[in-house]
Amino acid sequence: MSEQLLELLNGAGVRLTGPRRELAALIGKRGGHFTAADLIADAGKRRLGIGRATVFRFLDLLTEQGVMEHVDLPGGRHAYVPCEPTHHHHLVCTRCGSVSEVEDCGIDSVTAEAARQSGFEIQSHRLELFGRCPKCQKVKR
Amino acid sequence: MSEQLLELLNGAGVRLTGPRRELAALIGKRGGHFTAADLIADAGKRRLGIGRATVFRFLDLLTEQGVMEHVDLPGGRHAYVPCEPTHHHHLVCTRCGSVSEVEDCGIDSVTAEAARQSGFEIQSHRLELFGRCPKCQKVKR
DNA sequence: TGCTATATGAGACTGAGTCTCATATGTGCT
DNA sequence: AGCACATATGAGACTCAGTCTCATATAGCA
Repeated sequence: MSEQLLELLNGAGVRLTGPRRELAALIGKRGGHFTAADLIADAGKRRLGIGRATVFRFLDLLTEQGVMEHVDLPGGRHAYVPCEPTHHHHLVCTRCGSVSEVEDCGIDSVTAEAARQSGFEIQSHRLELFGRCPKCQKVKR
Repeated sequence: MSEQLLELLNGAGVRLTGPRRELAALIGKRGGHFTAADLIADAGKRRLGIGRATVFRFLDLLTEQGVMEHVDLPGGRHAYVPCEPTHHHHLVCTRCGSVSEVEDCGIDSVTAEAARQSGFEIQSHRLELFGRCPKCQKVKR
């Protein structure tokens, strides 16, 4: 994971600096989604001396490259989710917070219908789905 | 608009206080979407002496009643949008910021497909569409 | 009119993210 | 390998949105 990240960044004409390598590794280790505060805490724990600004800059960088997304969880919390740089949507488990990706599956007809109704020219959309992941469905409420 | 708001609140077992009447009037005047800061500034301009906390509490109240929604605009900005308390989605103009509502139009098949792909049990979703409203389409870039 | 649950204002506080600027360091070139 | 310089970094101040606390005020009922 972190190798892929670094490779991608290298290809994008971005410098592979120490802090970026370390952050890529930390993100790789986390696997799932996390908040900026989590990542900053991770870096802090290891006394890597990485500044907040650097963390946010790195997250922005990944977002620009399309391998990171900023998702709003229900309840107003924010999380960063590493993901494939293709068009897709997120499925967020409201119990454990895990995030899955689903491929585009017919939403174009929905946006087309919305455009027809409203007269808008639609440029982009954001769809987030909330529910319970297979694991959490097995847990009794 | 503001009368409807007040009536609704009254029906919900909520006190109709002075600050709430004033805020309802300000929201009615704005018509479209606005940020919390806008509303606080409006109240401040008139020296109504309404505190920040009261504004946020009122917005929460309206959100609970389903007549207000919190939308994330592209670019990370947040806005509050007065709306009908029925299921719908927002269309946000990325140029002028105006917001339209579209009724549910076939997204259930999308969520069903996503559920099938992922095994999630989907409870809710959020769809936001971004583009150019009819007015702004006429303006050359 | 009086009582009491509910709402309010002021301002401190939090969390997330941005900005600035002096310093450090990858990277391409030789 | 060594250099030059564009790019990245760290520290911390700052902003913005929203929350919390608590003493005080008030709507709405009896």
